[in-house]
Amino acid sequence: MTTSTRNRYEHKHQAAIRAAASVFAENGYHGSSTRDIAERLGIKQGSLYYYFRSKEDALSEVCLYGVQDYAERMQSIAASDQPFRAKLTATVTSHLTKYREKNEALRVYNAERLYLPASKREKLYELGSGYRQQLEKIFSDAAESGELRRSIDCHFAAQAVIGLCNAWGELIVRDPDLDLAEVIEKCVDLLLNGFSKTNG
Amino acid sequence: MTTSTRNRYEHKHQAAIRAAASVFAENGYHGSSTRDIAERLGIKQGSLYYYFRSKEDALSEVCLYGVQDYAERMQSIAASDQPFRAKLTATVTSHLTKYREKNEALRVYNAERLYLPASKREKLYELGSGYRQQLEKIFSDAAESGELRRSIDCHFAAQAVIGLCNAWGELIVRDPDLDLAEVIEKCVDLLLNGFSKTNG
DNA sequence: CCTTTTTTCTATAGATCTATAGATTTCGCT
DNA sequence: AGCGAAATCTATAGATCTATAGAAAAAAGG
Repeated sequence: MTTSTRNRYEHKHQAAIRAAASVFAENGYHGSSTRDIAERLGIKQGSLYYYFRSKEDALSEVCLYGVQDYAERMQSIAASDQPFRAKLTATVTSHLTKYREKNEALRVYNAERLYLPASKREKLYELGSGYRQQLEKIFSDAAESGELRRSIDCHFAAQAVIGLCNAWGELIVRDPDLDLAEVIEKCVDLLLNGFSKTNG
Repeated sequence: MTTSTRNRYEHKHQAAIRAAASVFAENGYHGSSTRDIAERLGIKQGSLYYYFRSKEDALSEVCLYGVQDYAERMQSIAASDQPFRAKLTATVTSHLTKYREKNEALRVYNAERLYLPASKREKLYELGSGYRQQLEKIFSDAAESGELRRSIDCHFAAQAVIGLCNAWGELIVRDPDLDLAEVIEKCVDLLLNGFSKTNG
């Protein structure tokens, strides 16, 4: 197998993953057929199996693709030398921007990964868990350096950030008129100061 | 048709809705078969159609059942004469307690309602929208009475509360060891004060 | 241009799913 | 007990879906 052959294969393989992501995001994993995916890719149903061993494998690859650069992005934010507020803003911005860019794979990861058997979820769990731990570390570092109160529950905080971003991400996808920058600012403000009067 | 006959029918109809909710919550709408639902109810697949006109109608009824008392509960919280903080706490408590009680129908409403055709979603939209508006009013009243800053975006706030509760609700379902009261307290604290140092 | 490899297509086996029709059982009531 | 109504069952039509096998087309490479 020549290099150009492998490149060509990988290129279309990626296109197949994106097609699957798009279809899964629209109809859910169980609501999508391999025919739907193949059609979006412009090939016939049977030919799809040249790129995926099974429909389940397609889901697995979509989820992996969705969570991967997401986790990498968090890695670089966590490693960066910025004050807490900037890191938090970067996290929210990264998360919501991905949704605005219609990162369908990330949505699929969030909504459909539980339909995978445990064995195919291991790697996903690792990545997602890594993401959360990086976020927790951002919080614990900030608590230690005095930027946040010490009593903070970093696990709760990280899950809350992720949950809030996912929720607003979905709203952003459904309403293209929403002003992304505004939502980001409000999310960060909520996470820092809450709604109460004594702040901001 | 006698009264007891109708009662009996309605009773089992409700049981059918709960069975469907349970199955849909576990496998998703498209991942569930009418056979699965019937089995959980202890009848044969074909007999299920004595209680539902179609699988889609079953989903519709599950969603309605899920969001209904939820919306009613919010109605009574919004109408009550309590300070803002108490109303917020009641809202979060109501929401998360429903999840802890394994209100599968509410989870199905959240996750699967978009698979219904628009016509069957109207009533659901009305109820969900009513819920949100009540919540928005709680915020705008509090802003007016000075309990919150005036600049607050009530729509953002309401969506954030709902999103946060849904996210933590799912985590609560998946981890039965989580301390409900603790999560409620932390959610309310986040919504009021954020994570920043200057508060609490 | 001809051979080999890669890619796609067609056709289909085998499973499963929804919804319906008609038979059968169970129940309510007198 | 026995009649009418309600509830459930069996069986099946008709559609669809996944995955595979083998033929055909397209591309690569000398």
